[in-house]
Amino acid sequence: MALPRKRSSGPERRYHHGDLRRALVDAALALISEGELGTFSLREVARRAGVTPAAPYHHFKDKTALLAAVAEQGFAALGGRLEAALARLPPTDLRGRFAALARAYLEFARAHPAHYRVMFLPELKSHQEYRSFHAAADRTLEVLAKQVRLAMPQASPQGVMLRTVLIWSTGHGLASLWNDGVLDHKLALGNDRAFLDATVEQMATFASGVSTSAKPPARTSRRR
Amino acid sequence: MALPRKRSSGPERRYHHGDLRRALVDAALALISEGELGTFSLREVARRAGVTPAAPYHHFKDKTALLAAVAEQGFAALGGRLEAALARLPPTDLRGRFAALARAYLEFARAHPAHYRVMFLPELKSHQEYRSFHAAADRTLEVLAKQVRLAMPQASPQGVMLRTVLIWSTGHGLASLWNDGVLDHKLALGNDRAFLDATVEQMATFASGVSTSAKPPARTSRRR
DNA sequence: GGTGCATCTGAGCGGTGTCAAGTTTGAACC
DNA sequence: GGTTCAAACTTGACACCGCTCAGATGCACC
Repeated sequence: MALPRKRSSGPERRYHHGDLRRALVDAALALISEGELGTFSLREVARRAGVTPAAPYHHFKDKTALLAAVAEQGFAALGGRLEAALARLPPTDLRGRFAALARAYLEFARAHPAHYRVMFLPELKSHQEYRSFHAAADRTLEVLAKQVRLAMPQASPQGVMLRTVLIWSTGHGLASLWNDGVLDHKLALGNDRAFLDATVEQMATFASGVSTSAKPPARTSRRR
Repeated sequence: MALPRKRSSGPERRYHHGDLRRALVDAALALISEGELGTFSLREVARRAGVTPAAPYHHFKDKTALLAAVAEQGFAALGGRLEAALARLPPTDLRGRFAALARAYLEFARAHPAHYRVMFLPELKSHQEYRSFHAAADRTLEVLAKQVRLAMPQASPQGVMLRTVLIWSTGHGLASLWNDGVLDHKLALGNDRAFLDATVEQMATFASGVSTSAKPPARTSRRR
């Protein structure tokens, strides 16, 4: 190399990076958030971190391991959004709380489609490795589970779990279909907002319990 | 190569393959069904079809285009399963019909996880290309939409569409989470069957309409 | 029998994930 | 302060990938 070390200013560009691990995750996050998953490559991440393609392997076993870290961060962020959405609502308003959760969840997924997708990569299946990733996912799901528990006070743990998974499925399915463009030609252009409102409404009704809701069920048919 | 043309028996291995397009789709399907999506490569598909890596490009613009064909076939197959599941049930038993749809859908997704995943690849977003793929997907969704229409006779088209998408989301989300192993450690080992039964039950209740179902809502808590 | 044209091959470009071996570095110990 | 050593990073390479393009091939039609 002509210029052996570009140490123009500050402590950057040492041989030992300092905190390459964090830098890699950050670069990966940035790269993912600006394109789709297809354009994501370990080499490009290394390039952005100003480092050789082989360097990441001292911090991550794998490309997948790096993605697991990114996914973990995603679940942490999502969990934060969900908690924040609940914080503004009285504990008694269960229906409102479910609506807020649904809205926050969908908005997150819509705002960060590629990041959201990474959070559900099938490569992260293995529960042995990626423990902390799975822990983060569980923590996030627990935010929802807690509300479900409140809504079904006399249900068994299995009942709560089942209900929680189903609600989550609805949100996840909706987010996925939406992000994957499957719904694009089913929504009139520009009324994404209306669609979000309507789905949040329905999800809240579903989630807050069949019994608690006294609203007329034919509501959707009268919606414009 | 030592042996220039292995023409041992039958009309196989001509220079002009005959129906390479179909052979490629079949090989891709086989390759996908035996591994995960990560191991899928166009070159391997070509190898299995007994053809040079460049050959597929005369039949498919792209690797994505081949996957679109595979995905289209997946939606066709799924649609067939759904129709078959309905055929055995009287038109009046709406709840039973939704249950049958849910069961057939989930069983298909569970039986062919990789193929199912291909059907929702984000690369297939573009509605311009891959028209016939999107048409197949729409046809399959229509099987569900028809039932929803019957269940909500006085609802507007938007209302029906919204409800349809929500039900579909629940099924798709559940299938995805399940296939991606996110639920693995939430289900006691071996009771997949029970979980399937319970979710099908709940989905049918949700889908068949808030009003039609007279079952006690606390049912899940008494299950075990 | 000759010819046109879709089909397939061969060779190759740039990019990727991953690894083994060597080099640089900070820190811990005497 | 000098030595030692393990961790952090680089170099160089391998095998594979998607994709392109010039040319060989052989079916269908005249």
